Amino acid sequence: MTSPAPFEPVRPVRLYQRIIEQIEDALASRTLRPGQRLPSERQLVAQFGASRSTVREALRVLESNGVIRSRPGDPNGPEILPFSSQALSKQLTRLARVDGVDLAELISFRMVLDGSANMLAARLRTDDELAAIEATIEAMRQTIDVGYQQFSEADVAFHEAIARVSRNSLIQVCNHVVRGVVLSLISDKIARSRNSKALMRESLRHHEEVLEAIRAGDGPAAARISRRNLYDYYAGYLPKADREPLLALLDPTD
Amino acid sequence: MTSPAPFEPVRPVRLYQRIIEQIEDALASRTLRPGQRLPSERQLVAQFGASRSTVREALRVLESNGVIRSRPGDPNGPEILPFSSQALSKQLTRLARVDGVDLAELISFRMVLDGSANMLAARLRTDDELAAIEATIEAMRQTIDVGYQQFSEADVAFHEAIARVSRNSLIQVCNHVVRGVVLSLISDKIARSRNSKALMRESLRHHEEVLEAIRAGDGPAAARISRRNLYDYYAGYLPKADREPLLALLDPTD
DNA sequence: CCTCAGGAACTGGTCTGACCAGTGGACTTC
DNA sequence: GAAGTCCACTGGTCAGACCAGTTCCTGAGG
Repeated sequence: MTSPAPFEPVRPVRLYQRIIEQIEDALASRTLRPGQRLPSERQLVAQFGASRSTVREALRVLESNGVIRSRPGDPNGPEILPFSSQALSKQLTRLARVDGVDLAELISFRMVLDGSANMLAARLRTDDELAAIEATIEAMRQTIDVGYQQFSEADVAFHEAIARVSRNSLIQVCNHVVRGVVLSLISDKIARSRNSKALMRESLRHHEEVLEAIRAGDGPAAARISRRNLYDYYAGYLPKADREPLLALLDPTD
Repeated sequence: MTSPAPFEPVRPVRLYQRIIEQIEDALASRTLRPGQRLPSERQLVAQFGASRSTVREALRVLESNGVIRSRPGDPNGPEILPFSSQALSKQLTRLARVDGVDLAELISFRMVLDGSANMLAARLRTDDELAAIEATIEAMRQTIDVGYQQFSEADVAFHEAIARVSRNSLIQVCNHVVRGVVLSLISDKIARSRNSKALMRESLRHHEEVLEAIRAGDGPAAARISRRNLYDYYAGYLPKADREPLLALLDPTD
């Protein structure tokens, strides 16, 4: 039962890795906080006792991870950034684009996240929050004659309002990220067809159904309806064989 | 309603960014594939017309993102890696550890993910897969007298089996990552108390309940039970005020 | 007093060239 | 054919230089 050879390969510790670790540790222990500045590269060279190349390699990694941002000419040094979903988004996008997580999984994931967000929203909402959500629906209704771009923006605002009410920023971030990835994957197919008013009207109706469930405080209904809507909206982009796992997220009492 | 200024700040394009883009594009277009090798750094210098420092900074970023791996002395050059969830996991961990997503949100997220995974598993499982899940439960039963460490390993195996059956690697990855983060956050409080056999037995009973629902193919029940179990398991670590949003994921018909 | 041009004194981005400790393969030697 | 040596090459690190750009101080001119 115990693992036969729990040995890990001993990889050589590289200097720039050590520098990254030290900076990340300082962040985790709140010694460094977002908004603060790191010393300039040349100062870091002195502090770490490494060459500038090495320090720079560490900084580039941190920058690509969204931890800091360097700007040329800024005498204050690299800025420590607050978390943004950008880095997370980048990884998820890469996962989808380069490594072939298929569209069905992404949509399935969205159905899970969005459904849960709506259930939480239905059960946790205050009257003020309900009003805020209704306002975004009204915005959708008004932009339906303006154009797809504007309609889509109002759509995003709706989902963001829901996510806020659901009191869970993780669901919010993941849902937002996955939504972006899905859209980028089907953007070529979506471009022309989505401009039709009929489809926008259908989308609006879907959103109104969810709103109704949220207004009624009926969590399971909100989850069920939103999942069904997502399925209706996206299933057309999937080959039939890929739809089965999605169907498992729909229907019966849940 | 239209966005007032949809302009993005023009950031200077850095050379190493261009190199990263070129390599990532080659990956996305399948010109480069996992398992293949990149030219050596000095060859890349010639191909890109940039200095070695610049090329190296690009390679370090790619390496930190889990795209490639460089080994000193390897005459074949950097290796292009298949996707691993490591990079994604890193970002989620950072989100949680450094940027103060609180424990309640993490647990809530786990309830959502685990519940959904169990629902999918209940509905999609084959008989073989059911047998595999039953085997991990049997392993838990046998390790309960051995020690917490072994029991915990069997526990992980159970959840991994479920995730596999759910046919969704995204849920799998996220759930696994979040589980790790949660455990690391409460590890100080968990250390002593969890060693008790009574608690392990309770955990085993919880898992058996979920298994029963999966065996019966009852998706909603599997989701409901697993969420309830997670709540029972973790709520004790939360202040009472933080439990309310979690309760919204439980109870009635859902 | 305020304004504004000029100029240090920095910043990060890039380049060159060098050295080192390893690796792997070819080449010699037995 | 096997064993040992050697060399070309790898990535990791270093030192030093230059450039374009920012910030800020300073001093001249209003």
